[in-house]
Amino acid sequence: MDGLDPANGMTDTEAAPSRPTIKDIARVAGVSVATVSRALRDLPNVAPETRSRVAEVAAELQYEVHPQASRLASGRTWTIGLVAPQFGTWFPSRALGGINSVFAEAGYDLLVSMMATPHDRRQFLQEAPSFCRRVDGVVLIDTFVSAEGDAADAFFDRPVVAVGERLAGASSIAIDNRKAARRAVEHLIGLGHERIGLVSGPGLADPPTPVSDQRRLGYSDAIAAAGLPVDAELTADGEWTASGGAYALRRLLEAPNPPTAVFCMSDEMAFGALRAAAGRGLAVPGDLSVIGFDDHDLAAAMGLTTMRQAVDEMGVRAAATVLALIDGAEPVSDITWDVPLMVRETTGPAG
Amino acid sequence: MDGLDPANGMTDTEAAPSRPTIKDIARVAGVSVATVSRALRDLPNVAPETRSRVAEVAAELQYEVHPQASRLASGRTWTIGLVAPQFGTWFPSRALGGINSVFAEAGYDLLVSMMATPHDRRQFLQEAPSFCRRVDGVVLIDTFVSAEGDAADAFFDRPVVAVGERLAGASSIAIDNRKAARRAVEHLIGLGHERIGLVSGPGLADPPTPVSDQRRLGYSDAIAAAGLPVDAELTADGEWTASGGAYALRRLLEAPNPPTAVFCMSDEMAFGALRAAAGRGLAVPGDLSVIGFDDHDLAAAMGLTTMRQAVDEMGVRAAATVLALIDGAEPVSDITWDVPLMVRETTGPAG
DNA sequence: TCCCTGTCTGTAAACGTTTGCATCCCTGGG
DNA sequence: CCCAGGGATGCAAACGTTTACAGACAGGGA
Repeated sequence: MDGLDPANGMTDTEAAPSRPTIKDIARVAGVSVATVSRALRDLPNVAPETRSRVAEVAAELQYEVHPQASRLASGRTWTIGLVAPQFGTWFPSRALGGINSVFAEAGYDLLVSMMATPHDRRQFLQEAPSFCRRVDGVVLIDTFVSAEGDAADAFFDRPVVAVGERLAGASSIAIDNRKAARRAVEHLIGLGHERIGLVSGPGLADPPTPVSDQRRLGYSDAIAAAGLPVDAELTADGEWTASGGAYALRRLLEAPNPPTAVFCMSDEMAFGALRAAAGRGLAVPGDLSVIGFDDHDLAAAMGLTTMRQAVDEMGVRAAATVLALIDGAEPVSDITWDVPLMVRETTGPAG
Repeated sequence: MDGLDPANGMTDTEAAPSRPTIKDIARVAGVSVATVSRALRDLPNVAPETRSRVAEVAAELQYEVHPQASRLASGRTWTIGLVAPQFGTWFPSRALGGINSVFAEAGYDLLVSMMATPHDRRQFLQEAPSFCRRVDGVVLIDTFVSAEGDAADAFFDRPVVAVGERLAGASSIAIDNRKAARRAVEHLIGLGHERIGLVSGPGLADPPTPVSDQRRLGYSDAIAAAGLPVDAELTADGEWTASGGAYALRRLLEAPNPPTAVFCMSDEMAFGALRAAAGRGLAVPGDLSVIGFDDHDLAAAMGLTTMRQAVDEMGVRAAATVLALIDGAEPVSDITWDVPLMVRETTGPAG
């Protein structure tokens, strides 16, 4: 029943039943390997009947192309490299979904690599040339590789697209953090709040977080434009986590004249803040309005008002862009994604 | 300054400045390619001075091995395939971290593949032979490939390790869902609760969810062992999400004789339940105790009592196991991971 | 009839490694 | 002094494709 046996019967050495190659197909179908290769890849200049015979034989022998051989000969790896600090957090793991769907559809494999610490980042960049040999293109998520002082194309010998960050030497898909933060705060101002707190991510960090800086600026923009007083007591830093948010909000509430509303730089921080507020006996939004940033998976279920960062869409766009670049398209200018305000139940009029 | 030029000077065709190969190193170092190959890979039978000279030349020419060529010749891909339904959810994205760290350390690439829908799963399994040719081993997360009726090794031609699920034909790293669920409910019983609700994941689904079934059984075990009455009104299904949990809890609270405590099959469901309880004006744990399952990243910050599933550790173990299998180790029997109870603030004595 | 064009096919040379086998040389024991 | 043994090296054949080039053949226009 094994379609290979009659063909191999010619050789008297009883070889192990290895997987069929195009050579086997060529022999059985009575054509040359070149024709088989062309037929299987739907290249032109193959007679229709030859093409179908080859296809038949290939199916019969259960032929599968040998990826390594094909890649060596053609120089294409059919693989995209995806790099992120880690995938346990919301942004990258969510982006992964959109990115993967596009590449899977296009027949590309997805090679992931993580660089959690600054040390990892340096090491990764050191090995970037080696990494590049394994991929046809690169997608960078929140990597801040430019922190090492060079443009992205100094490290990568391949088309590069960054998502979530602006990167010199690469096309990027990102949001305008400053503008979006400003809109968030304006929402609170529009509700009549005058003492608005900022629950901020870390300001100075390695990797550097321009994201945090930009959102801080957006906050200030809104406060200044509304003519509200600037008050250092209205800002508190914390880690980019729920407990970081809880910690920061508690600090804010200790002030003699605490805020009636807070803008949290991420939904995770907002969740922590919400809990800290409940712990202090504050009603939300009665005593305190809270707005987040991201539209985390849990945000809707928690009723959290937030700025929506459509990360899966951005991932899809990034993937499509890198594919286009591989196919020789001109690098596109940076793309700015829209960040709609999602009004839910944690913000209300100033009491 | 380019170390290649003097060597290439022999040929009069001015070739494009392509990357150096071991041939170039061999020429410059004055040895054969075989020796270069052996020296660079630290194989035995290379004279120390030869080895160091080769290393020097390689560094000077900035040589990088060509992965495709190496893989073709050696038959090893140095790549591990990682398959999960998706990476946007807590379990797989979290596992990815642990898995990646092990493989990165061992010099393996990580190829990820998603199969979100039952249709995807069938398609993936159809292409499994092709997938296998690209990897040396496979890690499966929550894939339930055995839903297609065959053991895992019927699909995969490579060492396979499953994490989070038991799988015929594969080593697996998983928890005892039934026992862990029972312990969760026993915790509530120990606090004096007698009407204990179950916020359950979907019972019948494609992919099938033995996880849900097992946790349901664990719930029943505990109820029965304590001699508490079984009451169909104390169970409600929902999606594996926060809103699913909120929905299920609301259903439970509508009963004439509502529970004083609930076991939620996942932390995400528990978060939703917590919010639904707050919406009904119930104090937690005063009026209602809530216990979850997973120890989600947000659980600690939310003060949620839960059963801890150490998914990153399980990932690490799975990765190590697949590496061992590749190196020829005997398949290990299924490993059961411990699930400690994390008592926090959402459970308390029955009122 | 002849030539030209275009389609189909085959030959063989890459692609850049790894590795089995042969060779050479050197050392030490008999 | 001879020979066995082993370490160091080189030669060349894989590995399984892709692809440049050349040849064969058919059809159509002059």
